[in-house]
Amino acid sequence: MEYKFRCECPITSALDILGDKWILVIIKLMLTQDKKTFKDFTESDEAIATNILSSKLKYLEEFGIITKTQLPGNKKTNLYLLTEKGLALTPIIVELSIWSDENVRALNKIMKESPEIEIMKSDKAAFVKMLQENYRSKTRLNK
Amino acid sequence: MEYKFRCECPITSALDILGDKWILVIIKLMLTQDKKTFKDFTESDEAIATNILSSKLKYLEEFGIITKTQLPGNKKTNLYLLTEKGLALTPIIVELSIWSDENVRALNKIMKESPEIEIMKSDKAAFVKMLQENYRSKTRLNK
DNA sequence: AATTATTACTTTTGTTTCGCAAGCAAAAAT
DNA sequence: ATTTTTGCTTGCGAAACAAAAGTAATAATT
Repeated sequence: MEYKFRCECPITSALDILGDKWILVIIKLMLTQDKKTFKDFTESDEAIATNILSSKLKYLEEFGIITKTQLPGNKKTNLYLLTEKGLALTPIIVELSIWSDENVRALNKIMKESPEIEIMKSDKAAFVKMLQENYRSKTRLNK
Repeated sequence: MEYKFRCECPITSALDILGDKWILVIIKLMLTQDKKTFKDFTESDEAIATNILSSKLKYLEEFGIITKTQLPGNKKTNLYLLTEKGLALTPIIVELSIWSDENVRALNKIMKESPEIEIMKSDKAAFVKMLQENYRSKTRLNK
């Protein structure tokens, strides 16, 4: 498969893939809220339109960021799971959360509290690792 | 000014602001390539359309992520500079660079080398701080 | 002072993407 | 056998994107 990038810059190339709000929202939903089926995503607070969600899930699968499987004995329900490549985005999700807590809270009056923010800030690497291990253990158990 | 957010989630709220490729590309150009004028941005490899660039710069200013000033004795050329709120996005830029080096390089054959990647990975926090201090010192000198 | 070049956009236009709402078909549930 | 659910697709209008050309103020040059 041939991918087209805007230029040679690594950061711009990453943004050619990730620079779409729904892409990172979906990853966040999978990583921190254990969403894994199409219905799970459609029922999230974000209210993603079904045509948008469908196309973004295909796109993420195409880039190897998520996989699409089915439950044994259930042909209908698809399970969308983060790959290691997808889990490698955890640090970005964590940094977005920290930035938001410090810079967006004043603008979004209804933004919910983040009790885990102090733990995140004190040891980002540990928090990232914990999220990733948590996710791995949950998706292994579901196999 | 009243901002409209998609929901209460901090991460989704951050993405309501940042989840646009050009937003982060512009910040990257300012932080790592010292771009600060409209012409600087239009001459970047990314080749951002001028109407898009203009509207994104206004938007970043509106959110307090950048400021727009002029050189003394020069009414024409505007200087766009990152605010502290904008500089607080440095960890996200660094994480994008690391993710890209590990996950995108295989897809973008023309992606250029990142000699600084090993330094980034070995001490992210130090690298972030160095980028930020570098930026601050350069923009103070320009005042 | 007059003229030319540059900069920072705006405008026009066509294309693409978004998102709402409804529809569809296969599979699961009853 | 029938109904419900799930995972989408489709149609359509609105919004955003982007190319290309245009504009006006300012700076530079003559």
